[in-house]
Amino acid sequence: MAQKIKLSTIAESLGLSTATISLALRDSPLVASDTREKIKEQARALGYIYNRRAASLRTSRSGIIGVVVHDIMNPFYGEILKAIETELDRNRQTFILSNHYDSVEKQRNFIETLLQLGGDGVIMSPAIGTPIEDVRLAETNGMPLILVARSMEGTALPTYRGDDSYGISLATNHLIGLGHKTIAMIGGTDQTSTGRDRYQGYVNALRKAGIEVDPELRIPGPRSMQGGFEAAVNFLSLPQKPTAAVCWNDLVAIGLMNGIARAGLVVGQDISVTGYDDLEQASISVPALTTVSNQQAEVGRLAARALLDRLAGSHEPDGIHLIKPEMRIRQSTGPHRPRA
Amino acid sequence: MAQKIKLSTIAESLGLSTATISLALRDSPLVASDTREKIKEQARALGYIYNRRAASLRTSRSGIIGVVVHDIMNPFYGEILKAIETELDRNRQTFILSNHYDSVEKQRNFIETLLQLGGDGVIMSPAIGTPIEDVRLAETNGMPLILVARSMEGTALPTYRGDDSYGISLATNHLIGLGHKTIAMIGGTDQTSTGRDRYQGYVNALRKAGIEVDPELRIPGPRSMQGGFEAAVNFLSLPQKPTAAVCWNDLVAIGLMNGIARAGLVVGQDISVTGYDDLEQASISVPALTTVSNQQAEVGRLAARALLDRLAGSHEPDGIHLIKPEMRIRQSTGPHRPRA
DNA sequence: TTAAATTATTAAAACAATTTAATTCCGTTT
DNA sequence: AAACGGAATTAAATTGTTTTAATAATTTAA
Repeated sequence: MAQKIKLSTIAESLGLSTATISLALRDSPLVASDTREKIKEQARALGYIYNRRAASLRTSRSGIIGVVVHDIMNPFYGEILKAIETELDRNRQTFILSNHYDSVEKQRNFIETLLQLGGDGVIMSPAIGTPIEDVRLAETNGMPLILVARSMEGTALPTYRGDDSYGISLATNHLIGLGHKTIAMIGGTDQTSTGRDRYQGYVNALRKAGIEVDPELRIPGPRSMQGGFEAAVNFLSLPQKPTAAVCWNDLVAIGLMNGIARAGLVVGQDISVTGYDDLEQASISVPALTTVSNQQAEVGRLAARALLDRLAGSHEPDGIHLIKPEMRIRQSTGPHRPRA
Repeated sequence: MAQKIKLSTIAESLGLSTATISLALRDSPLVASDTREKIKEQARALGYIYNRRAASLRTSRSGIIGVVVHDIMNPFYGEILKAIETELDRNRQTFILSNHYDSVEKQRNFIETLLQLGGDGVIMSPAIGTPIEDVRLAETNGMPLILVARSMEGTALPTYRGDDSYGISLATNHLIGLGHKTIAMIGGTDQTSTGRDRYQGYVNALRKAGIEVDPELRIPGPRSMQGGFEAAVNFLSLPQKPTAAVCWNDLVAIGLMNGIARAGLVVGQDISVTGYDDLEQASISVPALTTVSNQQAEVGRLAARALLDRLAGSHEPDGIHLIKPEMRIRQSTGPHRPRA
């Protein structure tokens, strides 16, 4: 491997100084345009590669943005990430991605690594139990932070997420409108802000319709397809014989539908099921899933925009920005029929 | 925000030199152990953050490893990535992730960015049509490269992937063994090495069983659930009336099963379907999917190991390492029954 | 007590860019 | 011919760490 090409290599080969080369490559008006072209041409010819770490050592801007979420394999986050990726790409920022799997420690490691690399900012969906110090760590070191999909109590950080309470109440109202009275809520946790909001939306909708809330109809569990699948047994054997289920998300709903189908019941007739998120898969499941679009693309886009704006100096007010979800009615829900 | 804490800040506060501080924090035996402890304590107290770009400017090691695949939202890659993540984490490497969506340009941008950041190595699943120059770009700049999941003709790069030809022949043989004679192959492309290998495995198995290969039974298409779902219409209206389908992967298979179910036929009885990959979802689909485990976790782990070994100086021989897939028989396949 | 050996610390030179203030080189103007 | 002004270029300082060779301090051996 030939020796590294750096500014000084180009400078020597053209009989100029490194200052000129640097200025020229950065399109500074200080250098004459024909010199600039000559320099750019030579840089190309020699296969020059810009050394970002040297540059950022001087400028203290790295062009790196960190993104950390619970699990990138979860399509809900996947869709948010895709939107973030698009927005950051467009502004030629490099992004470093990580899962925290709700481990506060893994999340802190990530923040530390990012600080070491001189990251310009972070977008995160905070792990359950994230201590304020970890957020401060980023802030006191000059790394702005935006929250996405989940919020954190006790901070005024800019946050972008769906209006979960409203969204779940949409789904619950839809079922109530179809005549269902015994409606379970399947999957998820009550340990996150999202969890509490979703449960609240469910409770509110029932109360408003004059239906008593039965805590036994709340079956928490993993937010995965597997989780929904396994919840089916419990769900079907509840003494209250629910005729409908509001699921934490589409994955749980699809898992639950599969579990119900395995038990020989027909979703959309015997049992109504709603999802949440409106993943791509929701429209092609069997039966097609009635769900709530959480506007992932919009949430991700806004979060990325907010960070970019902040880096550019403009300071939109902090606080929680709720994106309004929308109902998507398909075949997994139908009019109430009493269970045998 | 207080001014930045750097080595010299600590040095001054303790009346030592930056050399000693650096050595101590790096656990060098050159510095006395009580001094070392004092220094570490002070670093902690002051909230010192190690500046990796300054360090790597000097050492030319960044601890950054790039990983680029077609689409991280595809669970097949997701499972590979998870294995890579685990292995790299364990060796405290930071990894930068990107999709290329089979855009050669996006992939090259990624390689360039990584070079600019001083990346130590790349693991990639090359985009369709990747030119050798792009690979050379990495190599001539001293950034070793490992291929995963897909190979590239005309290079001797270390490659880790499943034995696709063998894997598909397993699935095809399974169907032949159940008495099926008209077997379609659904989804995917013939433009990648993987694609050609998989088709070859299918052809080989049929030939060996003395079944004529009918090119009309090959329905290429997107490698997604949506793709499988949409292929169902074509599949069901083929004049040859196939009774079984070998699918490109589990996503296509699940999509196809959903499409077939929508048409009122029963998968596992009227039509047999096999998948490929053995994703988590395969075991909980309805019916549970007969598929071939592509050993994603193993593939990812080996690829990461190979890169780490290379970075550590040991040089395992180049070339393609094929990981043997395994059959997983479930309910989506059953004995042949002629179609009405 | 001194020389030699060992241990602990540090000076200073990299690493590759950016950037400000200074300098050089022109052509104009007086 | 000298003075001036503007444009193009550059010298040199700066960024924060690593590392080698040198120095200082301490212990051991003679």
